[in-house]
Amino acid sequence: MKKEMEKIVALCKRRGFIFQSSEIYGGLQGFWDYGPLGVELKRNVREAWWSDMITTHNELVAPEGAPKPFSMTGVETTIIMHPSVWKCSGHYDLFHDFMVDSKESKARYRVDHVSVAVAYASDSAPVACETYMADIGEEGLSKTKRKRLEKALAEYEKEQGLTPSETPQISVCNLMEYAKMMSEANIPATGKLEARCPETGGELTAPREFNLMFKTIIGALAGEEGTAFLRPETAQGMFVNFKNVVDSGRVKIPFGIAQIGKSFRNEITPRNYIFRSREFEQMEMEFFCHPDESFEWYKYWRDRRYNWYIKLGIATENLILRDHTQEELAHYSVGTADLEYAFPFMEENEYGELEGVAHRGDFDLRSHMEGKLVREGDQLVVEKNEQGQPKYKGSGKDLTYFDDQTRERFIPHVIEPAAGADRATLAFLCEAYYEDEQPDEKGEMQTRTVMRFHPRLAPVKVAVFPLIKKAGMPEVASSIYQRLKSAGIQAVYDQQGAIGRRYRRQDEIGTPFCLTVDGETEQDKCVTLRDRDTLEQVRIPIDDVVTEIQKRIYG
RNA sequence: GCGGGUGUAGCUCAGUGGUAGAGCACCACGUUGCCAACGUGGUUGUCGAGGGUUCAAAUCCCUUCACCCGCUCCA
Repeated sequence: MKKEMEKIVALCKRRGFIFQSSEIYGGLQGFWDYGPLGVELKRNVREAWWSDMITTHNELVAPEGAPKPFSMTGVETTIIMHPSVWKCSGHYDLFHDFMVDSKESKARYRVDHVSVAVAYASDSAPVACETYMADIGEEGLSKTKRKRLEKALAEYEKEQGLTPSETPQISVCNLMEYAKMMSEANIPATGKLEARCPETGGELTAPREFNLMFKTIIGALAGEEGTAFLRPETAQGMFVNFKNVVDSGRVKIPFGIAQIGKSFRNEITPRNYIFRSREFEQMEMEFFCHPDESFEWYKYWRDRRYNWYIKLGIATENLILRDHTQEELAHYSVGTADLEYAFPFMEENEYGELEGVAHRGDFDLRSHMEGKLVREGDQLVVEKNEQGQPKYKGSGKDLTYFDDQTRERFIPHVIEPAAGADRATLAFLCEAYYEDEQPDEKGEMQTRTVMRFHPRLAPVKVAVFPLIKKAGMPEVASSIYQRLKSAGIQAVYDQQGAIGRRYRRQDEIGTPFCLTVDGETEQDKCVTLRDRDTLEQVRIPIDDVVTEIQKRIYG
């Protein structure tokens, strides 16, 4: 890991931001706890998001840049939902990955990433196969591999006394389809028909399943019927409650439903500190609008979400808004942009995803009406099973929306800004970390570690110190501390050690303001307010302390 | 899951079979009194966990867990 990231991780542990889960038992991979300061920081991140989305939103006027006024509302839905939700959403099928390992090189491949070219003889029996990486495309089948196939064909046809076909019959499928095809045709995949490692030609393991959704069981008796999943995203909670919210909430399209909550994914390799963990928190919002206006809203939310991070202190050079290419787009999406941050653990010019803003069309509501959808050309149609029935049946409920002004009935389109609360918290931690040089009392330059959190996000807003531990200063300081606490401001009191040391302690946890009671306080009823970033000191009356701090935090 | 590295005090680390250490941190007292490490004294460890070899293990062996790097995967 990069040096700077190591320092951030060490500071987070030392000062009580983030701990490994179950650490006394050796820890648990992919799970993290927030400590006394971390919990405050993350609460502030959530609060900034919820406040922006819901609390301070005024549905009577269009915010700057918005096409028109709109309503915003929240929900909190369960982590375990009806299994059909995940079947119709596509997660059930999509989150089962089959993988093979190369026994020699130890490389692992997703079965659908490996292409298999199968040569068929003129009696249409499969004779030999060669593998190559699917992403290389047609050229992946090198001249050597093609020659080998042709040679195997010629030998077979000669042995069987067949007339060789003019052009050798070679068809391509992926490793999964190949394994399935061979087992259905009851042909042992051995010898020349054995699919081998596309890169080394070594032996491969059989396809093995990796399930990315956490399974659990409902009810005390274990059984297939009771199998349920921990949600891999919070979004489905909003979709399945769309009708409830419309019917009860007096909201009219366009409007959004927001939710903050835990999600779970059984990541194969959780890594990069809390960036990819198995239990994580999402801040998601589903915005329902008329199809004709959807692209305008998509652009609006993309820009608005970008600005949210900037306003909370992320530097513009560390945050990028990247539109997905056509190939990257998920099956449901007609447009997606990622908000990505230059995390210190990434390479130069590489970014890690903080949030995806996706135009999901009518995919979600339609899936929950009709059943799991699949792309067919440029259409989404209900996926069918062998009997021609829907593979996974939808709810059958009418999730269309009736606009009583225009007398139009339609399935709303959805714009989804989906942010990771832990990732945002990590980005704010990384962005805040800073080392500068400040003179000590002898005038020598010393390295100062300072977390330059936006005051709204800082876990502690203000620290109160008596300059010295006597002459009545602790009493005055503790009464100021009490005032701040009573006003609901996150504050700490510290009388331990030299004043400079106390300032540095607060710098390291990112406290934006320090108040110091000194010898003159008794006469002038004022204290010194010291700013974390500029180190400027101003004297303010004790009676103004609460309002001054509030003004500096919330502007 | 695979390969390589790492794991000793709150932190950074020393300690290659023989009484667990240093610096910083932390606590107390004193001193100073608006930008950290001045004096005196003090606290701190199942040496990641479990098992084995040995008279004796932080040290050698086995198993296991976690972290880091690479592959793989991914929001």
